[in-house]
Amino acid sequence: MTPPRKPPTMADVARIAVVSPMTVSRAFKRDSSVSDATRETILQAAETLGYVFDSTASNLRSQKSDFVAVTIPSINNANFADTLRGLSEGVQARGLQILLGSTNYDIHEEERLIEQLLRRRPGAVVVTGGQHTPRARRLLENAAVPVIEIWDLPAAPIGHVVGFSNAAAVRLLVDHLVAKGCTKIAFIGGDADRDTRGADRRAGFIAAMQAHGLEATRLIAVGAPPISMREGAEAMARLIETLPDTEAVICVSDPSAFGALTECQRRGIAVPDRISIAGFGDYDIAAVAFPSLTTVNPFPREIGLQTAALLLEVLDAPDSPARVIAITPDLITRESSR
Amino acid sequence: MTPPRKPPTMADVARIAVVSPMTVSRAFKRDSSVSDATRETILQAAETLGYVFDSTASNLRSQKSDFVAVTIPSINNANFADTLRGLSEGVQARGLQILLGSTNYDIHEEERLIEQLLRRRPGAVVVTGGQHTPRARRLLENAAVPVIEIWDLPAAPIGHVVGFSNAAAVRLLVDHLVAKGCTKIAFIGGDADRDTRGADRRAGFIAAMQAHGLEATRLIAVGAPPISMREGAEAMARLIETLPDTEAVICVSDPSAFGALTECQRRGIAVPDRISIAGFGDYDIAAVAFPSLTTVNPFPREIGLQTAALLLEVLDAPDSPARVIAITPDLITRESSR
DNA sequence: ATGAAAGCGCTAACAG
DNA sequence: CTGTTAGCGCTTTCAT
Repeated sequence: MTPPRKPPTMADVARIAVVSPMTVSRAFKRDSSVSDATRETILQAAETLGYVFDSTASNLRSQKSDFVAVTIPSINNANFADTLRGLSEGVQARGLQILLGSTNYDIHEEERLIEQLLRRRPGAVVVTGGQHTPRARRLLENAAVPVIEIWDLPAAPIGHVVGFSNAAAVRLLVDHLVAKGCTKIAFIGGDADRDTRGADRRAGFIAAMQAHGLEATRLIAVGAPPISMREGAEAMARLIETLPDTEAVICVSDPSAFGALTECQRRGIAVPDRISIAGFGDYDIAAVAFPSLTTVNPFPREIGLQTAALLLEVLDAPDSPARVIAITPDLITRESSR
Repeated sequence: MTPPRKPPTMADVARIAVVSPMTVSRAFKRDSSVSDATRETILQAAETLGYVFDSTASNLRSQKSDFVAVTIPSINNANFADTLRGLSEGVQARGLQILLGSTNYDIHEEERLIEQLLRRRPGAVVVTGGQHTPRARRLLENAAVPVIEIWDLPAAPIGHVVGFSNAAAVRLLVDHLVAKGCTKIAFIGGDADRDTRGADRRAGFIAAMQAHGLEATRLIAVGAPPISMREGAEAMARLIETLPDTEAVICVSDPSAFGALTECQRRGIAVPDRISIAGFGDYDIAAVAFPSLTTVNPFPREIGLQTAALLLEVLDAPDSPARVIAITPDLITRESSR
């Protein structure tokens, strides 16, 4: 075994290449003025030594960071994962690195996370959702870096916004089901006080039903968000047993809608003939399930790409005014409703 | 608008609290010797100023990092997400932060990622998989920090290992199906040269079939890993059309198995009566699908927790010998096979 | 195109 | 329990 010697620094590389550390530093940048020959020598020396650039020192000295802090409710969610990938791809060109934190759908956890992330001095912060603890808001406002709230259209944004109205998106589903002749429509979601997007969707359901002059009393809440497939199935079981005349059900997400679908299948209840089912998010499973699921596509990847584009823009122009980029979700009608 | 003044530093806090910066530094540590009164004053001053601790400077000066670099093939995968959550939880107690990178199932992308992550001077590196480019290996070996390879049992580990044999796990499925009387068994996977765990599973399938004296010629490969639900469905369609006498099919993952299942349902092919289907990973969908899916549980969360525990251990004892922690996957038989 | 000096914000090391 | 000094590895700034 080699003894764990100290890793080489720029000074070491400079010594081998017989230049000053400053020249080494320049050689590692793109557009800096170093002769081709010198740069070649330096990069070769670095490779020989096994030198690895130290971003920590670089960031400290230059007082700027190539981190973008990002919070999402859950890493195990295809919608947020798509947003994250879009975001990632969009910022990678600029050499920015994403520092990810998962809030577990809890704004108090989000507060802790934001505090932790800010210690790393990110160049910008992206948070999923528009509802935060007062302290989290204050932290973000004081951070003196661009803030982008996504997946929501907050009434009082902290900074920039790339999102959509969850309530309006659910209205698309209600309108569709009502147009198909359904009046007894139920909503399956989680306990409302945690997942704010879920709560917005439920509120949107109630408002849309009332707009049609229909009663919005068939509300099933099962456990803490995010609702799993299994919980979707449990909710459907409860719905069938307590309100058997229900004609259609809107679920807060596609996974729970799929759970609801399988519960119907186990009980021999025909979908959509006896009951229509709709989900939210246009996850892969919505298209593949048999019957396929009617749902709403909020364009998660697009949110990520737009966020990245906005990010690069505001990092270049720090004093640019706060922007709100609204995404328009799409209704996708499939076999599970008619 | 407040002008974007420079954020306060420890020196500013020290000035307000009328102590030295060193005392402020100590007040922010846990076990350091600062009188309660002084600490109280300092923390109050910090809160008033809106001071945020600068980990970048701290890490640079102390030459140690609270980062753990982690690479996973995909963020949009419930198995890896579970591992990540276990890892996260286990590591959070020590105040360590995960610096995540996604390789997109590509060892060249992994190499780029590892290089980028090492620039941040992580205190340890966790990589998913045991196959790497020569350069990636070198980078990890020279990094002088603990390395843990997970989700695999590499023949020549770089450092520590927390994983399982993908081949042995698939053997459980083959043995099960053979015991049920199946002999014409197919394997659905992706193009083998990218996803090494997928390739291991296919190799395990072939070996297990041969051990039973059966032909392992029914191999369907569809597209680049990870195989989606839709690709699972496409593969099943191909299988049905080209090898209609197939009695059972093992899919490289549960999502693709679910896709295969729905294709059968669309074609009116009874599962498991006419064909048995098995997946891999014990994703939520395997238990909820109707019929539910026979699969293998590799205990992703357990891998994460064990990795975290090992990590904390080796960070305390840097010279501890390389460890290999083998996880034993479980066969889970459900409705989709008989 | 290259170099010298200084310092980013914090803490190790040593004092008291 | 608290303070002083120096310096982590890099880059800003100012020279040449």
